[in-house]
Amino acid sequence: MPRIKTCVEAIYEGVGRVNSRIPGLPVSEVLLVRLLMLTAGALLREFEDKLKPYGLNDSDFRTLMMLYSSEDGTGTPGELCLLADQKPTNMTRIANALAKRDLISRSHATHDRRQVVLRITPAGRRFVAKMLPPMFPSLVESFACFSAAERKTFERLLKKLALHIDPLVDPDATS
Amino acid sequence: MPRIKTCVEAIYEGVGRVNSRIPGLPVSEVLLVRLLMLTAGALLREFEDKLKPYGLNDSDFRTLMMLYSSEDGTGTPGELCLLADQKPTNMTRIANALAKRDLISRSHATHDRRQVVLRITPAGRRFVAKMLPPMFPSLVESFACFSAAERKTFERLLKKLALHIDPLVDPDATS
DNA sequence: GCCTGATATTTCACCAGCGAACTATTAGCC
DNA sequence: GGCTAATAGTTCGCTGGTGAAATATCAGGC
Repeated sequence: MPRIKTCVEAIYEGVGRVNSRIPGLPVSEVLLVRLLMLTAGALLREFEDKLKPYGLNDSDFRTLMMLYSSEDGTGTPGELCLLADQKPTNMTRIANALAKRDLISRSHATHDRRQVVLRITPAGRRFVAKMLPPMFPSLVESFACFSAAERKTFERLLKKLALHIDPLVDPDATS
Repeated sequence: MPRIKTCVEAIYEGVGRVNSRIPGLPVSEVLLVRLLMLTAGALLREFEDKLKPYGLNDSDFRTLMMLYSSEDGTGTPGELCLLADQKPTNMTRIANALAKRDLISRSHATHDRRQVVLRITPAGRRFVAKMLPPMFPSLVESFACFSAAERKTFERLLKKLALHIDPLVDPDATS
């Protein structure tokens, strides 16, 4: 009994009926935004199921990966908030969780003692190197329905959309 | 200082560096899934900002809209869970919240007394008719970067992806 | 009619994430 | 040097969402 298919059908039918009652509904946009959120939510759940055995959620994982992939393996909470799309409050919790498992270390910056420097530990690097490869197959499978061309197109459109809504979300932005 | 742009760049750079350390990384898939989640998250935040003045979050809103757009304005919690992609636990909370504001009513089904029937009230219909149109412009603006053709393509690919991952998310599904 | 198992919903205890307020430090200005 | 404003992190209290257990009802075999 497929969950997502039911939702997709409900979205299309619902939008159709709403449109007949409230003219002016931007049908195309509603469909896009609902499909986008539904799909992203499903992929997130699937991914976090895979992460669960390692005791991580997606935010923790993203933060760890940002440190793993940074030039020198370090970053301040503020930087990581920008890179991993997090709020400072949550970054504190994430850093606590990762530090408690010795995947990262905490220290103070010398030039600005307000800043905290998070650094991925050797154990953290080993952890990433070990847990990452097993996640590849299901990720590949998720997008197996796309041809190479479709993948490229989808990526291009997603990127375009992401950059377009950027200033809309944060109104006082000066690109 | 754009948030999303920074994230997009971080994703591309991060994936590049991770790939040079852990060969075999499915680069294309990682980019797609990260862009998808990032974009959906941004759109969700933007949308919930618009909903906040009405005292709703997206889950409440989706549930209310499913009742609004249903044939007879009714539905059971179980049905709504399927249609609105929610867990039963949360649907109880949503129904409580909507019922407290008299946007929906609760009653028992006669043929199966286990079931609860939720029904959108006249006040609920008026509420939807009033709060929906003001949300159209920003939704249209969000997708204004797409041509009609791009919109169609994006919708087609999203739908294809959503239906493809459906059985993957829920393994014991029998389409 | 009664027992067994399945189904619909709710309750409970918990986790993740958020805004607002707080602390510590820095930078600018006189 | 000392006052003010800005910045980096953290703490706190709250909301939204979840899994597991509890409750109530139904369906089937006997």
